[in-house]
Amino acid sequence: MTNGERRLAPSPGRNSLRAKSAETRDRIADVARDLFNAYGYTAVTTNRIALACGISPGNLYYHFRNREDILWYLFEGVEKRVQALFLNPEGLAATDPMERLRWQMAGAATILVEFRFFFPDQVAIMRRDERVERAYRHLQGEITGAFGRALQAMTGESAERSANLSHAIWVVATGWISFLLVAGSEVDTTTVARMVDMVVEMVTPRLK
Amino acid sequence: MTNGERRLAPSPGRNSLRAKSAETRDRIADVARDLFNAYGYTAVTTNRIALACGISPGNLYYHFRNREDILWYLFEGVEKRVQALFLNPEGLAATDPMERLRWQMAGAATILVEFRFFFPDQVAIMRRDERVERAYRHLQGEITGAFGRALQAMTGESAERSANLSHAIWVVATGWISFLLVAGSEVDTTTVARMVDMVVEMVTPRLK
DNA sequence: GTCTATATCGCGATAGAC
DNA sequence: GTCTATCGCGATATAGAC
Repeated sequence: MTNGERRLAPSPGRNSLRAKSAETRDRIADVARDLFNAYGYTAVTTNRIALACGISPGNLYYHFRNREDILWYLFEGVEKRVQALFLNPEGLAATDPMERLRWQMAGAATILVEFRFFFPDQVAIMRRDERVERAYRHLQGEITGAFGRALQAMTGESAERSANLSHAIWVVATGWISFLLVAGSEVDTTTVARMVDMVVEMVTPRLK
Repeated sequence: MTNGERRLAPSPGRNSLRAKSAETRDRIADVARDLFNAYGYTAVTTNRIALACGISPGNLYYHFRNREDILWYLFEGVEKRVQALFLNPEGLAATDPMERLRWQMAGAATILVEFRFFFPDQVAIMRRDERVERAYRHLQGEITGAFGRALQAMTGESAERSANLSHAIWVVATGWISFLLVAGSEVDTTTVARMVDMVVEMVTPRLK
């Protein structure tokens, strides 16, 4: 969870009484994430984050070079969690395929809620930050690829059809937040969980 | 296509030699749409639109009150086309259900390409403009509702499952552009057409 | 109907005191 | 590590001449 080795100023040393810098840095990231979730990434300025943190804008810029750096810090955490969920065949191979699918989508739903700001703005975010663009593009390809092969094993369909299904499921999962926001629904664990059923119903009739 | 009764200044009269105002207004809207498609709605400023039109920023504000008004003008056109595609049972009832589905999704693909700026930014756009928020929310509910009933007739499944499928297809269609942009693919008629196959493959195994 | 000029605003980011 | 003060920029929008 703490990928705090990405600091700009020299570390005060791990044996100092309180690693206060890391605390402030993490608090900024947490508050920023909450604001992003509430108002959308593009609408939240560094000034607003600083205000909500109870610190000055100048201080925020001591801890992060800019807003993109805050996002990158958050993104790295998401990336690891998504990969752990979908790129870990040995730890999950034993369980029933549909059980595994359900478990994976439920895990994805949790991440979706926690970082719900990201997905409705994914394209706008990508356009502003090359690091995120590369990393997210890679992640999307990596996950849909692995997921497509798993689906092919489950359905026995062609690689092309399995890829189509994998892509459709990825789009449903990442687009579900937008649908809820457009519909005016709450975005919480209950409403996001509907996505899990939708995906299960997409796969079930195609099992071999 | 021309819903040009939305003017701010008094009309020069329809019997004037050239309705030059409407021409400029439509040219602004066309150029704006192209820029939105190329760079994303939020990234395109009124200054840039004016520059690309070869007119002054002040002149742009003579024809449209602000950028949201340009969007609204474009949105109304999309709305009508989507409704014609999905809320016209009598004109299409005779054809085979799967033929109709394919025809509808192909039509949707055309609209998607033509207004491809809208869907990746739908949430951000909605948050900035109440008119679009209300209209798009209504449109989403209207189309997914009608489409869900059509699917229920085709599959014989429960209303709940049909609604899930309808919502999933809506999310796939509206989210497909984002997927392509994240993947780094071109967004054109060929790549967007893949979405039609994906949707057909979602429905086919569930026909009664 | 179109232009030029400009007012206003707020954001991102930095400098330098403490 | 945190603050205050501020610069520079660019965007929206308006005023008034032509």
